[in-house]
Amino acid sequence: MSIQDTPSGVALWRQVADGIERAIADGRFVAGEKLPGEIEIAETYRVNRHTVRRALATLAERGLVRAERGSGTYVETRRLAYPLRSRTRFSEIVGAGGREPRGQFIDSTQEDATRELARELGLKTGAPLIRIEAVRLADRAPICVSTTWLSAERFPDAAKVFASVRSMTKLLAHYGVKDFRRASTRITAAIVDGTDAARLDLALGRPILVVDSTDVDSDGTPLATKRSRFAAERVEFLVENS
Amino acid sequence: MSIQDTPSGVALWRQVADGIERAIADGRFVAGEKLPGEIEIAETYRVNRHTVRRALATLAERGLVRAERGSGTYVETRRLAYPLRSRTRFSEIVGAGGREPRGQFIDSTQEDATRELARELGLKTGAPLIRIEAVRLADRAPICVSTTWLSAERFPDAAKVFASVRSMTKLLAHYGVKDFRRASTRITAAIVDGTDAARLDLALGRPILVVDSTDVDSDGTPLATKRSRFAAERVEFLVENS
DNA sequence: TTAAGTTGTCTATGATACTAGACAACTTAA
DNA sequence: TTAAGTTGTCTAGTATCATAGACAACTTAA
Repeated sequence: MSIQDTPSGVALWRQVADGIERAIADGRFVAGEKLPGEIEIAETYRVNRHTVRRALATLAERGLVRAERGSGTYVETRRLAYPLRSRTRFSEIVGAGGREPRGQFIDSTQEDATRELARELGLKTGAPLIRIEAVRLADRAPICVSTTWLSAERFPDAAKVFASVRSMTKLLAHYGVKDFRRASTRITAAIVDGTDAARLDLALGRPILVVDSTDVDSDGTPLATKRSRFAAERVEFLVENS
Repeated sequence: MSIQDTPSGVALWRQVADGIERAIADGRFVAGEKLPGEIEIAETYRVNRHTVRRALATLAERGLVRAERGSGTYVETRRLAYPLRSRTRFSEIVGAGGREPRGQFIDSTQEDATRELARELGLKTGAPLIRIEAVRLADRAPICVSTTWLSAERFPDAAKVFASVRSMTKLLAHYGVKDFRRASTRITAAIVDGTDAARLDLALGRPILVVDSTDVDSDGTPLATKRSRFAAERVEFLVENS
């Protein structure tokens, strides 16, 4: 016993957990920031590393921090407020919260349009489509993974372009689309599958928000349709009642 | 674990101790009042009796409660304010604090006056004296043990009278003394000896306030002289600066 | 004097907390 | 590719926490 030699009746790991939580609440650690390593924390509290791990485990369980193996433990961001408007951009929403938006390209394939996809995009069934898988993050926290379909004829090499700009807004701008808006949005919920769980750094069995949406240009011409899966515990959708 | 099944990091004995301390602070137990028995406390907190004892031990160490073997555990009174005036009566001081004054006769002997005692009482050295040992309490808490010497000639059978009235004021009244006042007061401090420790229910090594005083009647004639030993942790003397 | 009720002390057992060390698995930057 | 630094997992030993039961020592009231 190092902090107090007279037994206080409060477990060491609890004192450490409270200390870290207080540090976060006081802003000594900003959301998304990396905490000191477990060894360093153990030294500052003069306590065993396992005791620190116990403390961090409880904080992680409560969603205050998130451990990434090999990298570090990060202050979990509060739930991202995601307003559902016709002209919202992911980067703007994240930036408005004082966090840094990031995009990660996963992979892309070419495939033929099903009847549903064709209807959404105003194409004929069987038309060639480019399918792009991507993850979007706020700071270090994965927010959503999305599958986007675009017309392969109108946006040739779209996959290559996206891989470099990692932003749908920039991709469209690359093809001369100066403005676009959300035409339709459908929201459901589901349980994450194994693939998305890995991409979202989410535990199996956790809920996700599934959003099907289509973007159109100023003339109303469909540009892209996509299905996004949001980690429900990291985001909350705001519906504007105007 | 009964209070919480998810480990809270706070020991059960600590939770019980906090609960009891809060009950005292909220006035659910008044100073001097007897707490429920250890078994009953254990049942209300759904905890083992030994756990309750651990909790009570810490409270006792801090002076909030006091255990009396065979009797019970009592809420320790705050320090008794003891104004040092020429006309103070123990019963009045204690009663002013909303507590019940008590007196316990211990024993008495007859002995000859030493030079010091004779001088204090205005008698000749070797004059017969009655020596009375008594304890005075506020509610259940022993406040002081005192040794009183009176002239055996002026107060015959004083011991027997005191044993029945258990009050110096009433004893003097029994002999026709309607009024008296404090003539002199000397205060020192010491460490309690074994005999007084037992009488004051005080741990060995604890400090006591030693007060030598002499009472005189309205004519200035010495009536009694005594040496009182106060449990320092239960009393504080107030000196009036008038 | 007796009986009931109280606190004090002892032994014993299992669960939890804490420390210690080692190594695996992974990430990051050089 | 390598090396350093990170989190994850395992074993092991010691101390504290909590429970359980029994009995002693003492007080109080009948």
